[in-house]
Amino acid sequence: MTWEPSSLEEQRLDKLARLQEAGINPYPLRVERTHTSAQAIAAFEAAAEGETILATVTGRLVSMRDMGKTVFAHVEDGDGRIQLFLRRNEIGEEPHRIFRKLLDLGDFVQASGILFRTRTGEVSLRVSEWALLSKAISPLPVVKEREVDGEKVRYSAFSDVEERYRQRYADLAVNPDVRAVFRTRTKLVSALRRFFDEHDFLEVETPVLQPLYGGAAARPFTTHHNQLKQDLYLRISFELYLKRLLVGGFERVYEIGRDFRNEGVSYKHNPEFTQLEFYAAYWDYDDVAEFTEQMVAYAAQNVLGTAVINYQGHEINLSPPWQRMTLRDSIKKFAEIDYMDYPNAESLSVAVRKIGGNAPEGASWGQLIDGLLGDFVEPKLIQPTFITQYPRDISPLAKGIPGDPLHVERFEYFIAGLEMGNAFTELNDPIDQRRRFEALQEMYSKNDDELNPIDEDYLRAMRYGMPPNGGFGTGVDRLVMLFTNKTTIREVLLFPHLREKEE
RNA sequence: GGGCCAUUAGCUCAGUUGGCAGAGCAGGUGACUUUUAAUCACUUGGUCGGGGGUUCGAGUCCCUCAUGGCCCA
Repeated sequence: MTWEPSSLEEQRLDKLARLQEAGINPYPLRVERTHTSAQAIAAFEAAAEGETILATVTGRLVSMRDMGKTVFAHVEDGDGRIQLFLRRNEIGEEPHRIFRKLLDLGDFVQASGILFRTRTGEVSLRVSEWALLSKAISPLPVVKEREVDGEKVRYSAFSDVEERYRQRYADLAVNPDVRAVFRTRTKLVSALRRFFDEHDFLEVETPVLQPLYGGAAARPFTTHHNQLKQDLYLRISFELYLKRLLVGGFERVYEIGRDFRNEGVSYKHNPEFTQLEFYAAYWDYDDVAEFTEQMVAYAAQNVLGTAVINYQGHEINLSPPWQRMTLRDSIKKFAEIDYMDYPNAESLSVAVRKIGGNAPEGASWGQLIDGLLGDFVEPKLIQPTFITQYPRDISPLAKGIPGDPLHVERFEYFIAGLEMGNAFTELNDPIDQRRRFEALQEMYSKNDDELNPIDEDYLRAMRYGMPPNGGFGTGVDRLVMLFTNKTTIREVLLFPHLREKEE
C-alpha cells in the first residue's frame, strides 16, 4: 500500500511548503506548556476578579471559526478542550494570516496568552503568540456535535465500523467516547490488580511461548525458534504454569495477560484476548465463587461507582451473593430435559436433537451437555449466575464430587447471557491427573483438533505435592464489554484483528 | 463453513423503470474584530470496492472476487 496524496492532502503539502518558506518549522523539537486545557480553565475559574492569568496550552486544532480579523479555534489535549481567540491587531498581521490560511484541523499547536471569558461565557485563551507543533497532512474525519437539552446531537461522524477498527488512531482522535471505553478498560484492569494485591495474591508472568500447550480445549498458534530448531506454541491458557507455582510454595498467584486461540473470530472471540487467572491454595470452588462475586462487584464499584449496571437495556446487579444453580437443574429448567435420564452420548444426542439442540456427530456425553448449556441456558442468564457441577469428561483438571462419578467441582459464571469465566476445585492427584489426560486423548483421538499433548513436566510437578487449591479464569475483554455496554469484543480491543485488505 | 445485507467525494449519506453522478460537512476564494454545528456568496473535488458479462447505454441487471456487518452452524 503506497501513499498517493489525495487532492486534500496535496493542498496540505502545499501549505507545508509555504509554512517552511515563511521560516516555520512544521515539526519542531521543543514544546512549552504551562497548563493543560482543564488546568487553564480551572485556574481562571479559581482566580480573583481582575487577576491576569498567563497560560501556554498545546493540543490538536479541532475547530476553527474564521471571522476575518478575529479567529476562534478549539484545541484539544488529553484533558479536554479550550478555545483560542486570536485578533489581528493583537498578534500581528503575519501570524494572524498564517494561522488562518496555513493551519488545518488536525494540526498540533502551542498557544500563549491570557485567559478570559468570552461574551457567551466560555473561558478562552486570548492568544498573543502561537507556534505550530505538528502539521497534519491527511484530514481527519470531521465530527461535529452540539448539545441540545443536555443531549449530544451529531451532525457528522466517523462511524464506519471497519475503518474505525483499521484506523483506530483516527477513531480515537475524533471520537472521545471511544477514548472513554479504553480508559474504562484500563481502570478495570487496575481495579482487578488492586483487588488481588489487597488479598495477598502475587502477580506473576509465565511463558507465552510454550513447548506444549494445555489448560483449555482450543487449537494453538504454532511458531518456531530458529536457533533451537524447536516448534513452540503460543499459550492457550496459563493454568498449568500457575499451578506449578503452587507446587513451588506460592499460595496465591494470579496473572493477567494474553492468550491466543487459533479459532473462529466472532463478536465475542478475537484470536488474542486478555485472560485473568488466579489460583489459591486451600480454597475449593465455593471459596472461589465467593471471591469472584466480590471481585466483580469491587471492580464495578471502583470503575463505575456502582454495582448496578445497565447493559443493553438490562439492569444488572453485580452485588453479592449471586444466584447459584447446578448445571443439571439449569438444563432441567431451561431445556426441560434431565440429562441424567440419558446415561450415554448415543441416547442423549437423540434427546438433544428431539428438542432442537445441536448434537454434532461424535460429541461426548459431556460435550452434548455443554451444548445444551450454550443453546438453552446461557442466553437466559442475565443476572450474574454461577452454574455448578460439570460433567467430568469435559473437565480434566477438576476434582470429582465425592460419590458422584459423573460430575466434578466446577462452575462457570454468566452475566448478561455471556459466559464470563470458569473455575474448579483443582485436581492435585497426579495419578488421577494422568488418567484424566489419557482419557481425554482417547476421547479426542477421532478429532485431533483439540488434542492436548500430555504435559509430563506438569505431572512431575504435581508428584512433588500440590496443595489443594481453587482456580479461576475469566475473559477480561468480556468484563470490559459488560462495563462499557458494548456488544462486540472489537469495540473493547484497541486493535482488533481484521482480515488483510488488498489495496 | 452457509444465508442475507452493505461498499458512491476526505467524512456521513441520497441516487427513481437501466438514460448527463448528487447533498451536507470538510476543502478553496471572498465578506465579517466575541464565534461555538458560526453565518453569507461563489467554488474545487468521483477508477460508483476489484474483475468479467448482458445492453445502443450499467452506480442501477447478471456472474465472480475482496472486505465488513447481521443471522445461522
